[in-house]
Amino acid sequence: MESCRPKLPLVARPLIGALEAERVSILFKSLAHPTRLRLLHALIRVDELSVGDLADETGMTVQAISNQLQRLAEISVVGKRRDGLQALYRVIDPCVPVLLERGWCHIDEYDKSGDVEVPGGLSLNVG
Amino acid sequence: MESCRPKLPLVARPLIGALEAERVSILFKSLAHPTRLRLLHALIRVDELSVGDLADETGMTVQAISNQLQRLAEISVVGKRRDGLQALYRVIDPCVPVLLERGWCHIDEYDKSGDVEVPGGLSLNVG
DNA sequence: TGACTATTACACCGTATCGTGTAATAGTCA
DNA sequence: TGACTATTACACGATACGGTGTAATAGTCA
Repeated sequence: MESCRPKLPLVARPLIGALEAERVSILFKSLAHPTRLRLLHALIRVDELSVGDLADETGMTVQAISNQLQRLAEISVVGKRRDGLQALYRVIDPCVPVLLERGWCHIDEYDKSGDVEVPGGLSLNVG
Repeated sequence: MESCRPKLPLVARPLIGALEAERVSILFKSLAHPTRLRLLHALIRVDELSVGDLADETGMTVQAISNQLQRLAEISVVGKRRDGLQALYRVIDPCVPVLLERGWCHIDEYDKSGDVEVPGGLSLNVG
């Protein structure tokens, strides 16, 4: 799983077309949800985990986890193999760890900004 | 606008918490839409553009552009300044160009996969 | 000031998404 | 085979998002 490398710098590329943007956005959508981010980080940390393991780690139901893993598998972000009773998942897209690392460092940088609005309207003080 | 740098590798970090994941997902949400990706790439290419310019470049209405820019400004991905009649926007988050570059190279790698399903159910042949 | 342009605010409707609950399937072990 | 566990399939209700249309605001120029 070698890391992905950009071909041309962004400024040297013509404006991204609607179809390319569509495809890139599909990848970012997979990272645009807290549950999926936690699943992906768990899989990056431990390399391979079952649905049940992931449900335990995140404190969510196995159905919810299975749903999200299915989404991630559809776009080849994660891969699946069976081992007896369990279905074991792992991250197979080499871009994803890089993107998660970069996205995470974004909030490391901006932690000083204080708090963040979450959908419920609750103000979460981070730090 | 110096690039953001990760502190610890992902595997060395404890599992990302719900609140951190919430904050990271907010950033990825901003990248998880074709229109916003095109706006951001246009701004990265030319550094600073007005709402009207962006509407022309993308072929969308100024209201739609304004809405998206507002979203991006709320989370400090883009910044705004006025110059006479026009409102000029630019990318101020240093992580965003890096993320876009990495996300884009993902589809460069997987272009051979052929076509992509878009919400309308239309099959788009890319390449 | 008044006509005009560029941008924004806001409500609306169609659509997608998330987590849950129930039911079904795949596999193990006795 | 039959009891049991782990996972998946599917429909449902609540919620969030995107683009549009209309109205309002900020700024320019005569």
